[in-house]
This record gives sequence, structure tokens and C-alpha cells, in this order.
Amino acid sequence: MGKSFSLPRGTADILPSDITAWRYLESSARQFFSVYNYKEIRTPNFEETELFARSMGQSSDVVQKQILSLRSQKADAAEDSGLALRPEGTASVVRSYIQNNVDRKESLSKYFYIGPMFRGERPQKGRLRQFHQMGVEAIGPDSASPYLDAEVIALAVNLLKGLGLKGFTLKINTLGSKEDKEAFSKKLREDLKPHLAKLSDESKQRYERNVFRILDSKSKEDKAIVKNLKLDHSYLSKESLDYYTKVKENLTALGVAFEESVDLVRGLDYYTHTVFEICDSSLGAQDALGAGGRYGTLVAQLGGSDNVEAIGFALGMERILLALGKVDIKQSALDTFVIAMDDAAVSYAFHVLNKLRASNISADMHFKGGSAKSQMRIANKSGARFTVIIGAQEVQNKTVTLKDMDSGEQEELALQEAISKIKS
RNA sequence: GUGGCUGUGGCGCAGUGGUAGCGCAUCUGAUUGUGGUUCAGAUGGUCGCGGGUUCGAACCCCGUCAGCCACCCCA
Repeated sequence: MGKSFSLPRGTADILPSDITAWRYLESSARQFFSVYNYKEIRTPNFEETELFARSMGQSSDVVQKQILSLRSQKADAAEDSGLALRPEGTASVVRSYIQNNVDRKESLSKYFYIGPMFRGERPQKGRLRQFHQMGVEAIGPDSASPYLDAEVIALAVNLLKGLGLKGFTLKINTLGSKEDKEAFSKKLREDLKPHLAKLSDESKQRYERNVFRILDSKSKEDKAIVKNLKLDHSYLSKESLDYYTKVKENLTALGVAFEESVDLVRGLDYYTHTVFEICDSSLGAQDALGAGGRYGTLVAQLGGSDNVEAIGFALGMERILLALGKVDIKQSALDTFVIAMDDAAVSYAFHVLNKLRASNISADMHFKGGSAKSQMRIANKSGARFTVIIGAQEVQNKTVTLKDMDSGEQEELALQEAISKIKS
């Protein structure tokens, strides 16, 4: 026996027994994306580390602590390659958009992606180091429309509903323009200053690094202080407020229920204006099924044109699956299981197996033989609708015995007859 | 990254100092070529890994790895 290996921390095998749920999730999602006219894009699973730092924000925890860097064998052992596994999808999609000069080809591009993401966090329920997200990005000079904000949010909500989820809530907020955001950040610092001593240690750090995060602190003291600030949208420009009002009107028109939450902020720097979050309380601490928002300046920040805006969201697929619980979808059953009653019948049974498959009938058999009883047990466990029994008699008569596993009835037939019966 | 809890046959668990059991699953059998129920029997574990204490450890101690829950962070 050699050394045995186990999964790297925070990763998971998706076994055949899990696949049904995954495929259900993916195919429903693709259906929704297609209905909303979003096209699939596939980007590499790794990029230049700098891309993530510039997009998500140098100070964000994801960039500071959770990036999994690649190390080149050619370089010194200590030297990293400047490449990193992607912690999210947006940066790559925007990079690709810019690199391919898509803004010169069309005024609005609607993309979706599905794939693995990587973050070096300590694993817990709903949080893995390799996890999967599916998301949408609408990018282009024409993307600055409150209708598009509503469309993107509605797509996320309807997709989750379509999967059968019910217990989730949508929260929305606006951060305003880049200028508004800066003004708010300043105001927040001033308002919090008198309370600084009473804030939790984490929030003291947040005060310096990213004040907004204090707003969704889980500490009781912090919550009380934040509540007392009586936050509102008074720092917003009229344009930003009007835009936000439009988004809400459009959501209502689409029948999308939402909660407004002035203290909803996102951890990544690139968000401006509309932000939203979809939570499901059944999930525990990691309760965000998905989140997204508008990013007004990201494209320019990454070297694209100034007039190109974007909006998008990402959904955590493992979390959706957790929230769905046991997905009850019938597995596609095996059509037939072939049984050889004795060694002499095996080669003819093998021939029959092949004929069945050639006729597009799913079929399997147990090559190791064994008693008729044990083979029948295996056939039963396989879930096959029919058993095709081959013994001396069938070999002699060039026939097969076809047994219906539900009714238990069986009859000896020519192979062609059996095939048409299975297909009917 | 921090704290708490956990780690025993494939799975779920019991066993808290004298070298391991239970349920499910698996396999075999219950008259000659036949399943799902039932009955009888059988296989399977150096008790996550590495040290230590002890005459003796699954059980106590230390370390380590992994999982879970919370913090943190975020999808």
C-alpha cells in the first residue's frame, strides 16, 4: 500500500450522487440567462495578481489575505509568479472586455459565467477554498440605465425562485456616485469619531481601512452605535437619488419584492450606486446567496474607456445547493441490465449488451458473473427498468428473456422484438 | 487568521485506562436459471496522524492534520 492522499483543505469532491443537483442548478441557470439574452464567457482560472488587487481594492480582505498565488517552478522557490487563482469572476470578465475592445463593437455586452473560484479562507459551512459561482455582467457605454439595474436584480431573484427557493430576501441600497461615496465615507468617519472608543476592535480597524464595513458589523455595541447615527441618504446628489428611485420603481413594476437597507454596503471597492444582496437565513453565518451591484469606474480603473459602466452579480452555487436542501429530481434510470446465467453465456450476453447500446438503449452488465441471484440483485440495485437474461436456452434459440422489473413479468423474445419493447 | 467542539469498520453511532461493539450497507445461503420483503450466517477497524504518561490508552497529556460552529470575511 502506498501513501494515501486526501482532499486539500476547503475543497470537495462533487460525487455522482451530487451531480444531479448540480446539473439541475446549472441547466436552470443557463435557461434563465438565455431568456434574458446573456451570453456565456469563459475566462482563465488564473490571472495576474495585480488585476484582482486593482479591481477588488488593495485594502479588501480578499486581496490582503485570501488570494491564492501561483508559484512558478522556474522561479526561486520563494518567488511567486505574479499570477493568482481568481477569487471572483468580475475582474476577469472586465479584463477580457477591455482586452478585446468590445466597447467598439457593441454598446452593451451581456455576459454570464459559471465556474470555480478560489479563496484561502478558513473553511466552514457555505465557505470553501474552491467554490463555484455563477454570475452576470452587463458592460458597455449604454449600461448606465436604471432599467438595466432592475433587469439584473430581477434576473437573480427570478433565477432563485425558479430553482424553487422561497426563504430568501433581497436587500438593496445605493452608495451613490464615486463622489457621493467619498462624501459619505467622510461623513461616516466624522459621525463615528465620538464613538470610536466604544467600537469593537475589529471596527476600530475598519474605521481606518474601510469605514463602510462598520455598518454591517455583527457586534451588538457596534450595531447600537450605527443605529443611533440614523443614517439616511442625505449625502447623495440629486442625480444619484433620482437614479435610485428609478431603480426601485422598475423593480416594483417587475414585481420584485425588496427591502431597503441604508446600511447595506459591499466589501469590494468597485461598487457605486446600486448594490444588492440576497440572503437566506437557513444558511447560518454564511447567509449570502449572492450579491452584486453597479460599478461605475471599474472599467476605467482597469484601463478601459471612461464612458463604460457595468453592473452584475454573483451567486454562490454551493450555498444555493445548501439552501435548496435535498433536491428531488429523478435520476435518468438505466434501461436494461444484462445477466449471463452461466460462464458459457457471457460472450453472447456481451454481444447482446453491445447490440442494445448500438440501438441507443442504456445498458450494463456484470462481467464477473456470479450466481443468477447475485446478478439479479445487482440489476435491481442499478435501477434498470428491464433485465435481459441470457442462459443456455437463449444462446441455443438466439433469443433473450426480457424481464420487466416492476411487474416481474418476463418473456422470451427475439432480440429485435425485445429492443422495440424496451423502446416503447 | 482567532476561539470552541469533534475525528472509532463504507455510512451513522456506542464504548472514557485492561488491546473494540451496534444499526445500516456489503457478501453468502434458504432445492435445480432470477431481484426488491423476511430469516440465518459471514467479511470488514493497527479507534485521523505523530509523540508522551502508564505495567497497560480508543479513552489521560502535548503536537499536528482535517471537519463542524461562531468570529472575521464574503458568494
